[in-house]
Parts: sequence; structure tokens; C-alpha cells
Amino acid sequence: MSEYTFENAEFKKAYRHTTAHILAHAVKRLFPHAKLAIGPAIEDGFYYDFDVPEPFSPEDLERIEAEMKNIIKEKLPLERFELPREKALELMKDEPYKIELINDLPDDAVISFYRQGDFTDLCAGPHLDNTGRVKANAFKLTSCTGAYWRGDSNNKMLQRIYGTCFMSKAELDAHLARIEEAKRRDHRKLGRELDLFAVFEEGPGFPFFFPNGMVIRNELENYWRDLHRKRGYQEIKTPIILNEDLWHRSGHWDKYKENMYFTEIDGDTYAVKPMNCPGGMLAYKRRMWSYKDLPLRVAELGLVHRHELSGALHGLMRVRAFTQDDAHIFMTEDQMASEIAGVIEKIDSIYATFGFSYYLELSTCPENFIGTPEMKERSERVLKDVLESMGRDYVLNEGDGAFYGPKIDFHLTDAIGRTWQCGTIQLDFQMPERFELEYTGPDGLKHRPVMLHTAAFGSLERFIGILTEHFAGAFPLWLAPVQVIVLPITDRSTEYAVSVAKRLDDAGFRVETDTRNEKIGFKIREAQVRKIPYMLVVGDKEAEQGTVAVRKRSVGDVGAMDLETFIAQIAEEKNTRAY
RNA sequence: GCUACUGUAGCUCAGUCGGUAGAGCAGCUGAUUCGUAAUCAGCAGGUCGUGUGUUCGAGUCACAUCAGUAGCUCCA
Repeated sequence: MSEYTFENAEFKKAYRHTTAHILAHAVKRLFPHAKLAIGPAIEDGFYYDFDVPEPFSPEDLERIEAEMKNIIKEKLPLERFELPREKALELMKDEPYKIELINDLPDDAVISFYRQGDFTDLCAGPHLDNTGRVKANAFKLTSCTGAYWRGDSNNKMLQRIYGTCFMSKAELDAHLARIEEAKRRDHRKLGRELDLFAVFEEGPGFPFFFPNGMVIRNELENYWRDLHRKRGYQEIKTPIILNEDLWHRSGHWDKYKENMYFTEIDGDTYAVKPMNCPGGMLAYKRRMWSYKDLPLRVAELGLVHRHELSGALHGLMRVRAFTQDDAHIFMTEDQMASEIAGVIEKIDSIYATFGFSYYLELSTCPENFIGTPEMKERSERVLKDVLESMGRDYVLNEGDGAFYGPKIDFHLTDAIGRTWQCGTIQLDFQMPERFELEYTGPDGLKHRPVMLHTAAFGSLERFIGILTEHFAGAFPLWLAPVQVIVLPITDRSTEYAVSVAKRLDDAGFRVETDTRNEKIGFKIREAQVRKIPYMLVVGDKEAEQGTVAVRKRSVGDVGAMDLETFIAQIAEEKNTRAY
């Protein structure tokens, strides 16, 4: 290790991993019967999983933290040693999870341990050379939760202690401050404060949108329609409820039933759609298509329902009813690469409009893939080739694709750094096969198209949730529920204020006038709290001169100007969708 | 679904040892006509998530249940 700072990723990992060992050491001292599982370094810190008869209480965490500080003070050297398999198993004979890990190691694996004082852990390392190197005032145990052994919900649930750690108290404090800031921009809180949306106890996972939230939603839909029309997409709408046969044919009955809602109509079983594609298949099959019609780009804002586990629900980010901005592309195999590249470029341009940062993930076909091995190979190849030819970095996620094919996902980051899958591009050779989709080729024969399932927002709900946190509720002008508010100083100026608002309304802006009998400071404060982009203060002076005193949400007072000048400026801002 | 925690007015929260509910903001009424982030006064607002139990008595204790929060699992 050349540098002992967090700039060095290796060192950072070793530092945090060593802190995890100190945590395990402390737990072993205070709870000798705790069994050790695993404890890696993670983003911002570390965790360690333990099998204990009773979950840890907040008081336990405090005691553990104090004991960790003792271990740091003791400046225990860490020493690495290796053992042959039998000796390793003998050493770990009281640690069933470690034995399982050792048994899973390949025959030729080096089995290494790290010892600090009376604590020894199976570990590949690397580590710091001494527990005294960890800063006692720059770490904090943050929470304790349940976590399944090896991440499998069929396994026993262990107790996971999370901690965060840095190299100085200042960095730790800065990190804790970031978490506080994230709480301030939580979309559930802002959604309530700005009267955008809410989820009630009467409908867990089924969000309500209020007038302010609907403005944002409608603006997003307008933007989406505009963009797709320009890119050669046609829009359709398919039903929310369709009969059982369709879901058997699509494969959802076999692969997705536990996530679906059902109902009965005239004695027959119907399903509430969890995805839009089967309806899209029927729409395709309504008529004959020529190769000249391909690629056929079809878009749908489709309301889908999925029975998500109750514990997974999270504001607008994870709901049970949501609108997907689905776009299906039917195409020949020759068109695959260019269409996929086109969609990636489209999604890039959409995210650029909001200033989002994101990363790409390529997921290969899962174990329950319904196609042939050749299809799996071919479809995964195409996606990889496109990404590589575009020079895009991506994370590979083996086996995480849809049951009908591999996919590329776009992950956006929320206020506290959690990432959420939004955009997706899924390649599918299967649905066209199952639904026997056809087009007539230049040879006059029937051919099978390939299809792409894509979404840019992913879900309107999730996207609005992320937007809310991204902008901390201060939406750009084009999305803001109220764009301009006119604030008369006394009721002598009410008439002029109303005429200013009328002019703005005629110019196509969402405008309000605050004619209440309140002081100007009070009105400004309230408009600021509502995060309205522009406030126009008008008093006797402005009424006389036909001007407005402009106050901008983000910068404060920007001085008086002619009303028409102001309108020209904000029209430009609105039309370019500046953020 | 699993583990832990939480649930008192529209919002944020207080409520001691079990003795029958309190504040600020928001709302309403009145006064105030004011130049860039909170004018003053008054009024009104709650089956303490729901149910059952313990008790002379439950917001407070127990059990069940619903919802939420964090994480796990899963996922747009």
C-alpha cells in the first residue's frame, strides 16, 4: 500500500474491514456465545453479521461501541497466518458459519486467518497492521437489523450491525450531516409538505396524486409524448384487466403469478396486468405487417399492479400500482443493434434533461429463462456488443434478467445514495414466439420479429420520487406546480397584481396572486417555503411604472424589470427545460 | 414475507410512578395596510392506529392486529 489515505481504495477497504474485525472482537468479548458470520467493508463503512439468541438493543450497540474503543486503545497487532484445511476446521470448530465458508472454498484455496489479541477470524484480508490505527472518534455504529445468512430468505436470519467509519472526526461529522440533509429531501416528506402526493393506510402501496403532483406528472407525460412522437413512436393504450388465457400464453401465469392480482368476471378468471407486454402483443397481432413497417415503435403509458411484499414498499419508489412508460419495438434481427443503440441514446437524452447521474447494468438470462441456450447466447451477445461499440461502461449482473431475456438497466441515485432501477432495455426473442408474431419479408414469406421492451422513466411514480429528492422539491420552472406568484404589498396594489397575473396566465404560465392581508415578508417566506421559482413583488412604485420587482427562489432579489422583459426571460427558461 | 423499532390534533412533537389530553405551526374570526423569509389577539380542533385483556381506573401495562420506518429478500 503506497498511500495511507482513503484516496487509496485498497487502503480504505482494509481500514473499514479492520474496523469490522474490531466490531466482531468487541461483540465476542461482550457476547461470548455470538457466532460469527461475515463482515465486509461497504460504501461509507462496514457491517458484521452475528448469530445471537437475542437481537442487539440500542444500549447493546453503545456498549459494543465503547468496547471497540478499548480494543483500538489496546493497539493490538493484527497478524496473518495460513492453515491447511483440517487445522482451519479445527480452529473454527465452534463457528458453524465459518466452517460452512471453509468447506465451500475450492480445494486449492489458501485458507488465511487474521489474529488480534485473543480474537481470530477467517479472512482473506488485507488489513491494517494494528487496531490502534483506527481512529476511535471517527467511527459510529449506526444500526442493527436482521439479515439472512448468505442473503437467502430460506436461511436463518442473523443480526447485522452496520457502522460507518472515516479517518477523521471531521469526515465522520460531514457524513452524518449528509444523512441529515438527505432526510430533509426525502420525497415522502416533501411530497406531504408541497402537497404533491401521499400514500394512505387505506391503500398501502397505492399512491394518491394531488393537484400539485399532477402538474408535475402531466408535464412529464407531455415531455414524454413529444419526445417519442419525434422519434417515430406510436402511442397505444391497452386494458388493465385481461383474461387468464392471455397470461398462460405469455408465461406470466407460470413465472409471475405470486406477484399478480386476480379477479373474476362472469365466472372466468381475469388478471390485473403486472406488465404491459401481453396486451402489446395482441395489439401487434391485430393486422398483417410488412418488413417495410419495421422497426415498429409502439409506446404506452400503462398502469400495472404488482403485489410487492409489504416490507418492500417505500413511498413512491416502491409501490403496488404504477404507470410504466413502456415502449415496445418490433424489428428484424438486422435492426437489433441500431434500435438498441437508439434507445440508449434516447434514455441518455431524457436523463440529461434533468441532470441525473446514473450507471448501466447488464443482466444476463436467469435460471428460469424460457428460451433455448442458443437464444440466451445470441441475445446476451447483442446487448454486450452494442454497449461496447458505444464505449459504455456497465456492471455485469449474471442471471438477473427477465424470464424472457437479458436486459440493460439504468440505475439512478436518490438523496441518500441508494440507487433505483428506472430505465430498462429488455431484449426478447420469446414473446414473439409464444404469440406467433409475424411480418412478411421481401421474399413474400412470413418471418418472426424480435422485440425490445423498454422504459425510460421506468415508472412515473418512482421517477417523480427521484426527481423530488434530486431537486429537493425545488423543481425547475417547466415542472413547478406554481411557476410565478404575484405578491402585492398592500391592497392598493391588488388591482395591478391581478392584471400582472392575468398577463402571465395569458402567456401560458401557472401563476397565483397572494392578495391576503399579510405583510410582504410573510408572503415571501411562504412562497419560498413552497419553493415557487419566481416571486413578483408589486407595490405603488411598480404599479405606477408598469414594472415588477423580481425575486428568484434560488438567488433572492434580482431587481425590478419591465413585465414583458420578465416574460421573455422565463419563457426561454421554460422552453429549454433548464434545470 | 422476515428481524428490530415506531404509531397522541392537518403537520412537528410533549405527556413523570397507571389517576381520564397539552404546545408550536397550519385552520377559522377580528384588528393591523405594512417594501423582500413568520404582525397581534381570540376561537376551534383528538374514541391517544384498531381490537381484546389486566386494573377501582389504561395514552401509559399485556396480547393480537393494521400501518409506517430501517435493513434483509425481491424489484420499475
